[in-house]
Amino acid sequence: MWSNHIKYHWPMRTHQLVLQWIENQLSSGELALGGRLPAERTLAEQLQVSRTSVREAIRVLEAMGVVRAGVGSGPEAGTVVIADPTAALGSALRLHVATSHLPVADIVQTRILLESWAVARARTDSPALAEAAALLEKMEACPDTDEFLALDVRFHLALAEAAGNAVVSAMMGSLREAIQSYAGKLTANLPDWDATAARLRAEHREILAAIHNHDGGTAAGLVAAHIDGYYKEAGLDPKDSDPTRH
Amino acid sequence: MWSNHIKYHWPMRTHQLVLQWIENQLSSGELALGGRLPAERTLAEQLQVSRTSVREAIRVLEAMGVVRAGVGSGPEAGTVVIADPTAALGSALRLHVATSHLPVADIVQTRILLESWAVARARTDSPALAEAAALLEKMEACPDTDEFLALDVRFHLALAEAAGNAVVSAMMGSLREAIQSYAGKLTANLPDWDATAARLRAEHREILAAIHNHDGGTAAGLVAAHIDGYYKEAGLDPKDSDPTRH
DNA sequence: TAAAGGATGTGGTCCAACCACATCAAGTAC
DNA sequence: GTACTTGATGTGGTTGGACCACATCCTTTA
Repeated sequence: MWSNHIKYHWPMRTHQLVLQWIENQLSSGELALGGRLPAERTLAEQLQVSRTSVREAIRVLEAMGVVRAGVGSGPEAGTVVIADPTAALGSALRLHVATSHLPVADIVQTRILLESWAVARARTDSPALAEAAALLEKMEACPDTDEFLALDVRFHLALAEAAGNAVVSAMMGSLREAIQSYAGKLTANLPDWDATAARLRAEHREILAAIHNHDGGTAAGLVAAHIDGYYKEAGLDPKDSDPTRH
Repeated sequence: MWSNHIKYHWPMRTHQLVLQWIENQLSSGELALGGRLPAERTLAEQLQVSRTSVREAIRVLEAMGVVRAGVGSGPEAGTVVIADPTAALGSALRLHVATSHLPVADIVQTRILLESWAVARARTDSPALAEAAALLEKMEACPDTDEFLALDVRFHLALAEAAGNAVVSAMMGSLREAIQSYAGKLTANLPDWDATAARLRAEHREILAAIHNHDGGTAAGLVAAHIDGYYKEAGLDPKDSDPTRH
């Protein structure tokens, strides 16, 4: 149900009714990935609400990574269903970090626990692992910091994907995205980027080797230390990040 | 950065500029939890945009669990900053489940891994654990299924809180919320609710006992089996849910 | 002094107008 | 018949105005 965060009053607001209608269309399969919603004006007429309310609902769905809007006519026009949970989760987390409600240290700790779990589960026959290896090659040859970091993001996401859980992959991406601006500041803090980059590369190789050796325990430990070490070196003291302590 | 999901065109849309402004206010501390945004009309004037664009931005922030809106005047009026990441994450996940992009089985598996991690980390001196115990008492005396399930939600959330990671707690809540409608159907599938409830209660007691005995490993195993068993009994075959396999 | 009415400021909803865009169809010229 | 130009069409994007309901506060009246 759509939370309107209104105290005392219970009735659904108009844009929420629209959201509800659209969600029902998705749940029932009437609307699917790649499919197109009715035009705003048409939908407003159908649902007997104003176009403004329809637009408000669509703004929400855009932020949730469920639709994208396109002007003009033709295949790119109108409101089309997409699948981008990472953007949605990332925006939500980022905003709650901005309000200081969710601590950055908790974001990092969560990322470590999820990624450790994922590498322990990575399937050696997954295409994502082949991609990870290719990305590692690119990183070896990469002198540019920003490009290196972009490849690093993709490397880690590929590792998450190899575990075959789409929710964990989406969350992994969102956690990293939520503290992207912090990451930039942290990189600037690093005393010796070249030494760090060399270390990161070596650690990536070790993680990948452990996965290929079917040694999930070692892979998990390595990835935890890898992430932990990066943030520590950059000056952020993450919470106790050993994912296997129990 | 706010994704507009528009292909080819790069400029920020007006409501996104408003979102950016508000996010900056939050990041800088000018706006904090419990604080009030300028009135819509005022903000529209300040930012030199139309009130409609301001409202669109606020709709997004509401869905992200960052603000709530109130009519009238007085302390409850206007747009106030709140902290409800669970609602935001839950809505996002729910929509992506609705599009079939995120499989329910992955949601359940993720919940198991997070909750196992949390109970292994639960601090025995956390007030949340005392609350969990109190909730358990209430569940013992509870004959009503819906009320039992509501208490069950709170019990599990209390366990998550005892680990002291706000991100994990928010995710835990959102994962459960995302498949709430499934849960209702699953409960209806159960062959013998009374037997199931009795089993759940017993398992809750064992989990709590393991936590108090500082036996995180056992607690994690128990909670995984507990959640796994529930969904299996109800007819959903979750993915391999052993959180400690590596 | 207490109650009623009006003012004020807030968000909620609707409407109309206009814009930019991306195609498609019809008309014209070669 | 083909290629180019122009206008039409349907799409989302933005603005501004009108009116409503609500929640208080202030002023007037009894």
